[in-house]
Amino acid sequence: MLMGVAERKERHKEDLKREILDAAKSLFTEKGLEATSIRAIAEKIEYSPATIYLYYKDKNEIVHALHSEGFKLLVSYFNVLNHITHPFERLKGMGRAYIQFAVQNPDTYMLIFNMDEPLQHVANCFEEWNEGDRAFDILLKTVKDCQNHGYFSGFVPEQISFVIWSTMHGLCTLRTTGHLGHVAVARSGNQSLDALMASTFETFVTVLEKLKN
Amino acid sequence: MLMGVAERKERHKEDLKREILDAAKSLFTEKGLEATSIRAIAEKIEYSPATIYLYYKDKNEIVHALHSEGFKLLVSYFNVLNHITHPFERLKGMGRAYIQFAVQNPDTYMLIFNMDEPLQHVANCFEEWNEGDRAFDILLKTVKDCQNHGYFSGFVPEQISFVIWSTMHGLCTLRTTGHLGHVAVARSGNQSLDALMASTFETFVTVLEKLKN
DNA sequence: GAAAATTATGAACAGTGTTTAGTAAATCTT
DNA sequence: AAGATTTACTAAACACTGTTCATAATTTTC
Repeated sequence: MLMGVAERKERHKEDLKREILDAAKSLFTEKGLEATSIRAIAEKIEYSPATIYLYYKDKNEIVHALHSEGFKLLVSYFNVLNHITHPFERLKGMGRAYIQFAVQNPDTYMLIFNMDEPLQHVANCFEEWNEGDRAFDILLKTVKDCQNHGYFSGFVPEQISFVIWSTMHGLCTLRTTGHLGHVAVARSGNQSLDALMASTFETFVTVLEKLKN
Repeated sequence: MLMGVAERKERHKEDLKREILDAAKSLFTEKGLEATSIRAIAEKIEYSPATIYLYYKDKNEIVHALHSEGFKLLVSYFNVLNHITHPFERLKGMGRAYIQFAVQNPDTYMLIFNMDEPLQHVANCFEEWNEGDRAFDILLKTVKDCQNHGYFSGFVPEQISFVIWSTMHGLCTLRTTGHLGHVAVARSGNQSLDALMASTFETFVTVLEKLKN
């Protein structure tokens, strides 16, 4: 077999994997994870359902691939903050980026953080949530930088990091599930959900700022 | 038909609804929500699958019923705190109770707060999350009481409440999904997950206490 | 007892993820 | 170019799922 042919076929194989993933992602975000079938994905890319199993072992493996891509997307939201030198400003930027990611990609957010199906999958192959590990390391490092600038004095950086992560994750999850909207409707006037999230976040930032000196 | 007979049959009907619910709950917590079938529930109570549909319209209605019971259980965790007169102590107690509920009933916790299937169901019949509304009202009232004792001065009570809710919910969700455990393993020595949650919570309480006077 | 009303079910429908045996096509060898 | 071989694909089936409906069994009423 010629070398160029092998490459072309390999490329075609990668293309089809992409097509499957794109179709799956589109259907997942449209109809939800459980509600989209392999048959629907197959129909969208105009192949037989069985063909999909030549490129992905499982439906789980497809979900897993999307999970992986979602994480890379989240990291890309953080990467625009590298130029911010002041650590607390960078921390604030991370919070805003995290919220923005969750608001703009609610399905991906739930897929990454709150779906239990891929979790068992992730529990088996550890490599995956090392990405989550690295993300936490970035947060932890930023918190320590903040401490060098007088913030969070007297606190254990790991614990402050856990509190921050919890608050951001809770806020984003409550928004994505709709609970925040439900409870907020009557209580916070007629400001939009996004405005409510923003003001809640700003309040949290104010709380954190009180820990300075 | 005799009156006593009608009552007996009515009681039997209620009994069977309970049996179905208990079997469903047991299977859900054991195998997960999506992985337990109507047929499995039917087999567990030794009835035909079709019989279940005489007592519950849907699988969704069963989930919904469990959702409702889960909320009542959460409220029962809060009810033991009524005797605490100091509002901030009561607030701390609520946090601890919330954590305890999530740790002791992880499936119910995810069912109530982070499952998207019953959410659409809930979105249609509004009565349900009024329970969530009332829970938030209790939190809001407690926060206001705290403000009357010098806590959270200068803050909007609704926003402080949202921050508190987010933090607690985020912490419990991260724990239940396993993310907290995964990230914590390497980072926080060999203290148990429960200890880690407790210390994170205490750190959060310390942060809130800094907002006093 | 017979008639009426209730309660339970077997069988079927349309859907799911997944596997396998077999076909069609592209490639390599001669 | 022709035949052999590897590759790419698919139709059909399997064992499931939630759900419905005609039918059967049981219980209540008369």
